[in-house]
Amino acid sequence: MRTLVKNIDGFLRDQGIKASYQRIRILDYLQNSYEHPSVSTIYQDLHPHIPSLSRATVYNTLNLFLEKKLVAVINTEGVEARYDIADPNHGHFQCLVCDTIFDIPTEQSRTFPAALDGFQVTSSQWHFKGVCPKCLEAKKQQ
Amino acid sequence: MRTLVKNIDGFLRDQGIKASYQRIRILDYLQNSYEHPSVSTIYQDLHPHIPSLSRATVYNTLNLFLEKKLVAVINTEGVEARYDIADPNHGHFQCLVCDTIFDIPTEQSRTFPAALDGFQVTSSQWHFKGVCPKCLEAKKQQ
DNA sequence: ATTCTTGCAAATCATTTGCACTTTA
DNA sequence: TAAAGTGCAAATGATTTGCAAGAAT
Repeated sequence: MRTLVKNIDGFLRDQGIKASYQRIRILDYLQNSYEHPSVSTIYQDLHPHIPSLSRATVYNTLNLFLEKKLVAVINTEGVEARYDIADPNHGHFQCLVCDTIFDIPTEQSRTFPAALDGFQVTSSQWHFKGVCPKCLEAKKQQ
Repeated sequence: MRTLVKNIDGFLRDQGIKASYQRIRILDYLQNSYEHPSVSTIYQDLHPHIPSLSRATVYNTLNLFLEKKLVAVINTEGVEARYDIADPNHGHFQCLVCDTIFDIPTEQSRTFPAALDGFQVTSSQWHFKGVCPKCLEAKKQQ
């Protein structure tokens, strides 16, 4: 995706997902978030606006979206899983200082290593770790 | 690495790590394991031979090895972390059926995407998921 | 003797589950 | 109204922590 869906309600229905209020709000949140949020983040941001929302629902919804391939989990350094609107054409850089995850476009559609002959590859992730420019700068100031 | 260290005792000392019996056995285990073991696996395999061994020690030791960059965590589908003798020159394929993790040599030393200019990259991982040849074959038999 | 490591049990934290209640189609 | 989704609280499971006992230099 990353092309914003305007009619989330209809979009979910097309995916064979019942369009509950919570699901619509969570997908909407994911669409407008560039922060690769964790469950806690989603819950904290949405809970004030949807007081009845429970963590379990956020987990349920994300697991459903995962199954339907609307979102992807990013394998991270750290305990909590982070989620991303599904899009195979980018990698991720995780800053070990501020924990921000950046999208990294990987220009050429990369060809898989020859060693993968005979494997059925359903997804691939390129993941980088290190220090982001902002934190590098901050470190220099000290 | 992946070039086996014969003198683990001295090797650990060179890294500034006190060579306790448990640490030696755990590093030895990792060196001779091609299964990208989890903490449970390591514990289960080693405990019969070292009855006093505790899970906490396995965690402690792995965290120490991580700090010293002797091992790397593989970000996986699934709950438990999986460990690997540190070696930046390969990626991983995780079979979603049997949960085996395969080393995938990535021939060319890949150049990083241009989008990473200004970032300090300390590690990169290329991670694939799907179905391994053996499980594909098994599926066909049905 | 001092310092570091171990092992146990308890604590913590992310995620899942069971079940009664509510919403959606 | 039937079927599916939600919310709560309790359960689970991985990992961490505090601390007393043990090992290494």
